[in-house]
Amino acid sequence: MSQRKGAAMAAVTSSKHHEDQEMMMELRRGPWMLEEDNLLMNYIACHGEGRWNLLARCSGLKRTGKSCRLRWLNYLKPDIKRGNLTPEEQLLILELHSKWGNRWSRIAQHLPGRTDNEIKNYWRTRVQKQARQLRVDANSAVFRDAVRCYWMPRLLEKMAATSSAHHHHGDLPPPPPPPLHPSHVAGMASSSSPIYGSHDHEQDPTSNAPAGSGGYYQRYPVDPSPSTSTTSGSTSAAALPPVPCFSELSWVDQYGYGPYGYTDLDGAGVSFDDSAALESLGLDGLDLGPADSNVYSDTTLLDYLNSTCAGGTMMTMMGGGGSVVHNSCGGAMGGGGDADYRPCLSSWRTDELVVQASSARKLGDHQHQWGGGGI
DNA sequence: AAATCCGACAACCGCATCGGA
DNA sequence: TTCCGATGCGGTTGTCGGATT
Repeated sequence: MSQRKGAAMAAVTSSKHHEDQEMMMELRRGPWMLEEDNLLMNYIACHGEGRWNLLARCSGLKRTGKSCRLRWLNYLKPDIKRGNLTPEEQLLILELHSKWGNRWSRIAQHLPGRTDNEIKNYWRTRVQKQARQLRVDANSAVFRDAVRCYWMPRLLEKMAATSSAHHHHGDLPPPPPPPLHPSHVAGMASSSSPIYGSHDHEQDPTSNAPAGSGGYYQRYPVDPSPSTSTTSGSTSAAALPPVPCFSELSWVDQYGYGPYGYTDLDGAGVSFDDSAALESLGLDGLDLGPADSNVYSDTTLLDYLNSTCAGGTMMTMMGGGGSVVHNSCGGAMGGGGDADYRPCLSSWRTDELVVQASSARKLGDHQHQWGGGGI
C-alpha cells in the first residue's frame, strides 16, 4: 500500500514530502535481516516500545511502523517463549477458545510468552486441520465435543506422562505451586456451567487470580493423600453441582487410556454415527455397537476420571467455580464456568501410569493412532 | 536424486478502535 | 462533534524446510 501510494505522489515538491516519498519507495518487505533486528532492538532499548511510526522513521529502518511493531511483539521481545506449545498450553488454548472464540490476543494474555499470532497459527494448523478431517466445522458442537472428550483428556495424560518422565529421570521438577487465594477456594462449586457449554464471553476467567501468580494455568504439586487434601476437603462431592454426563465409548487409545467418548453439550449423550468422520479421525476401529445404539449410556465424569486418570492428573477448579468432581485419590476435577483451571500434576502413582502405558503399547496395531506429536 | 506435497510460522493486509487536536 | 493518525486485532498469504512419492 505504501509503495503504491508513494508512486502516486510524484508531484510532491516539499522537501519533507520528498523525503517521505523516498522513504516509502524504499520500504522493505518480507523477512527481517539480522541488521534490522538489531536496529529495532537498539532503538527500543533506548526509547522504549510504542510510537511505532515514529520509531520506523527515526530508527533507520525502512519498514512501516506496523511491521516494526509486529516484529517486536511476535519475535524480538525478550519474554517471547520459543518452542512447541506444551500440553498445558494446548489445553488452555482449547479451553479459552471454547469460551471466547477467535479472540487470539485475549487468549494470548493468559499464555505468558506466547503471542496471539502463534496461538492463531496453532489453531489453524493443528486444530482446524482435525476439524477438516472430521468434515465438521471447528466451531460445531460435535467438534467441540471431540475436543473436550478426546483431546483434553489426552493432553492431561501427556501432562501426566511428562510429569512422570521428570519423576523417573530426575529432570527439573515442575515449578512450585502458585500461591492460592482464599477466593479461589471460596468460589469453587459456585457454578454449574459445563466445561464446554455456553459461557459468559466477557468475564475473564483469571479475574480472581492472585496478583503476581505468573499466569493462571500452571502446574503445581498436589498432596496425594485424600485425607489431607485441602482442595478436596472444601468441596465434598455431595455439595457439588451436577456433574456433566459423559457418554462412554468402549475404546482405549494407544497408550491404554480410556474409554473416551463424546457427549453433547447438555450432557444427555450424543449420537455419533458418521462412520466416515470416525474413519478420518482414525476411530474407524471403534466398536460402536449396534447401529441403533450409538447413544451410549451416560456415566459420570467422575467415573471417567477414575478409569482414565491413573490418579496422577487432576484439574482443580478455582475462582469462578463450576462443576467439580473428585477423583479417587482426593483431587478435584472440574469443568465449566468462568473458572480458574489449574491442572494439577503430581508424581504420585506415576508408576502405575507407566505400567499402563507400557502394557498398552504392547497391544499392537489394532489400537488406533491419533497421529504423532499432539494435536 | 528430483519433484511434489504439506506443515509450520513469519509477515502482510484491511478493518476496527482509541485518543488527541 | 468531527477528523485523523496511531495502534491493535484477526484473517490471510508467502516462504521455507522436512516428509513423501
